[in-house]
Amino acid sequence: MGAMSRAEATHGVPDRLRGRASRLLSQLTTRSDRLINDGLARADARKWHYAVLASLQDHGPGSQAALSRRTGIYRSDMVGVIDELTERQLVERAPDPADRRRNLITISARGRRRLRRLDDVLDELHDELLAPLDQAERDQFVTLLTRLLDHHSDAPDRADGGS
Amino acid sequence: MGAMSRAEATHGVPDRLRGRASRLLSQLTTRSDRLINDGLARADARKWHYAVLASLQDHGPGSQAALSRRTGIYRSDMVGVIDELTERQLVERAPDPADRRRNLITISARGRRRLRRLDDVLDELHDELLAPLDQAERDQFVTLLTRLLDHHSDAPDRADGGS
DNA sequence: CGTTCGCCGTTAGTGCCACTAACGGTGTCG
DNA sequence: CGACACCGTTAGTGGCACTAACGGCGAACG
Repeated sequence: MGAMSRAEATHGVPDRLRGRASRLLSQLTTRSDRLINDGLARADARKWHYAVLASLQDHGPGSQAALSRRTGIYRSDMVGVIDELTERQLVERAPDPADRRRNLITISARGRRRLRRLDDVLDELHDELLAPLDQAERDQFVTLLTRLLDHHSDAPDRADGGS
Repeated sequence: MGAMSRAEATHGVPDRLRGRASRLLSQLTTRSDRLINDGLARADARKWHYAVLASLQDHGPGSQAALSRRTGIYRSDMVGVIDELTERQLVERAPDPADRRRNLITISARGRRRLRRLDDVLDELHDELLAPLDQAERDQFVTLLTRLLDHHSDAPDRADGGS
């Protein structure tokens, strides 16, 4: 009981569905992605641009494969992202003299300015995303997400499930 | 404080990225979706099957458009879902005598059995998904997700931002 | 020294999903 | 009757995660 909450927004979505964390995650992420993508598009950027620029700023230059690992963007997709960033002169792509397999990606001054701008944009967007939560709840939310994500990151181990 | 948690899994992902709720959501949802999809695939089902069956069970028969609204599945995609469910004889699709525009979708006995099975499967999968959280935290998590989703559901109104 | 193995960047393509556009068939309202 | 809205359907778009395969290069080993 008491779980009635506001019975208004309920078009007739069964509780079975409404309470499933996986469904809540999917739907919320769809909306979150749209919010963020639209917001970044208005600034002529995409999520991946931010991820790469942030990684370069915080951890220095790196090969495309390294960036791929740092950001979670797939190797195959990284090519295009670097292309776009290069077009906009936010990064530079140069062959690594020390290892001629690699392209060394470096953030430019312009890229740093852009990153600062995108950080502001994202702050605003997240404020909108998390609007209904107070600060303590936002922290709580991020903590829970982080714990879940850590748990499901790679290494499925052979944790349990003897067999 | 204390938010340090295990500093291990950090390959070198910048804090800027790690702490962004939108990113945590995206990544966690990717993993969650994979978990759920794989699990359901093993039972010859998909998320959409469950959504439709649950909606039919809890709210009775309905037109495809109604199901679309109840489940959040797009009208265009609903066709194929009903096709698949019909193939498996989990639902029946019949023209609505009262309104010849409509197809009335009804769940079959077999569909009800299937739904019960899928509920079990999903229970297990969610247990895996939420493994690192205790019951109170799971509830908290679901509550936060629900509040956020409600806030971002449809009707952006003209809340603020005049123009 | 040469062979094997692995990583690197790149291209092409797959599948899922949310979403748009357009169509003909059908009901409703004025 | 005519305008309009809804219904189911088809086709197609774009983003994203992911796979497969390739040639270029480096490192390790015998």
